[in-house]
Amino acid sequence: MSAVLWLRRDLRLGDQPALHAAAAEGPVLPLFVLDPHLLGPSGAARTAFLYRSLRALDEQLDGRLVVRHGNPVDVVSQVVREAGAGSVHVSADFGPYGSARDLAVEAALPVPLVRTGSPYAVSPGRVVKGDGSPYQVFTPFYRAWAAHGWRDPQRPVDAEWQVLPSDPVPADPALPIGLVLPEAGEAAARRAWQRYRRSGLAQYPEVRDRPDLDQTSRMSVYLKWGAIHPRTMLADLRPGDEVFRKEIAWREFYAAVLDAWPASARDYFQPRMAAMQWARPDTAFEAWCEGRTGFPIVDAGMRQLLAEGWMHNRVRMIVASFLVKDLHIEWQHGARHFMKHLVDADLASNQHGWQWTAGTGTDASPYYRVFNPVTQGQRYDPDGDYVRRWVPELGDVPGGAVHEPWKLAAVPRGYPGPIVDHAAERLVALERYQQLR
DNA sequence: TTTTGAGTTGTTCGA
DNA sequence: GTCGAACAACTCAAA
Repeated sequence: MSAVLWLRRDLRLGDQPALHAAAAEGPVLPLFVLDPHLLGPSGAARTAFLYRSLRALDEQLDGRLVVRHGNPVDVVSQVVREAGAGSVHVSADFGPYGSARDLAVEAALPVPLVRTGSPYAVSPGRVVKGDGSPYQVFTPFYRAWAAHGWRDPQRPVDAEWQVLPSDPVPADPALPIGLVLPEAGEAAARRAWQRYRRSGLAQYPEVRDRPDLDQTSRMSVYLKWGAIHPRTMLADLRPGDEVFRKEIAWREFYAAVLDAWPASARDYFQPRMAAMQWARPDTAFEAWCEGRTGFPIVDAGMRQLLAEGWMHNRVRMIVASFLVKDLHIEWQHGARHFMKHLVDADLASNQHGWQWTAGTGTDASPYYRVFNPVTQGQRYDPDGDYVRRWVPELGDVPGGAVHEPWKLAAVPRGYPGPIVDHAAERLVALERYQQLR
């Protein structure tokens, strides 16, 4: 009897335990459901990258990927009937929406829904403290996670494929002019990883915080849609690659935290923080979104986000700190903007990264840690190359002077003055945070 | 239950 | 210019 392989955020054929499980039952029908609930809040770059990933997968399958539009509760059952399948195989989804959706699909299906594997080396819920409760602090989680271990990458499976009519993958939405997305698909992901392993990984600890050098792996977009599995990458790491391995572990930590506390996708992990005095997201929020705050490193990051669907991680922290601690706007507004525009947007990493910066999450940054956008720019973009790349109004300002345009003899035309006084707003933030203690 | 050790990513101030 | 202290005690994890 045939089996449906319902793919979601695991768009690959290699190292894919759910495919092994499906292929063991007979011919496999590979299915992807375009769920309006997921596509609705997605920006053009994210949506286009998903479509391209689907086209790449379809090509790998010689045109046999079945794409359908609609609510998975209806669509998956419908496809099971059409295919005469005896089971539906998935890689488990641990997100708040995905896990609820899977329960609903499971309840509606006339056949079993079989979960094999997940997008993580160690699935959420597997690494817990001695008393069975989930970790809230990264370092002990990391030790337990590393000790727990994970299976080796799986060999490719020689599946027999079943064919069914498919909707076409929709055309890409219109992208901002000049936006170039990374190449999508499993083969591109593996090439990117091999290239990075050979030529970038060894330098990762030294250069990872330098947005001007732009030497990070950029594997997040591939991990997001499962074009490569973290286990595949972990298997290639050597003992010296500890810093990089920790970053993969952060992704797993936050997935486990979100799984244990699903409400933390929206609510303050530390509830008392909700009582803080926050500003309404009005014109200052718009200036932040569009990269018009007058703080060069912040504006460069926000413009990179819109132009590229990606932002360097160091700069994500700087712009997040600025929104929460200089503009006093709740992290959820920033998190939503990131989720819309980041091609690599992952709910768990995104929301908890924001909560960390806001000082409201698990293992959060201390409240008195307020990033100074000038100091951060000078330290991590010392020659100003990153700022000039994204803020053309400052293109003629030489070197690190670009981080303080208000100090220049001739203030660059067309570039706004700072919308707030950082030193003053820092004190306001410290005061408000302190009131909640 | 109590105790002890430890905790991603900073900044500012003053000696 | 450099360096250590203060920020402020708190919560978590594990023995």
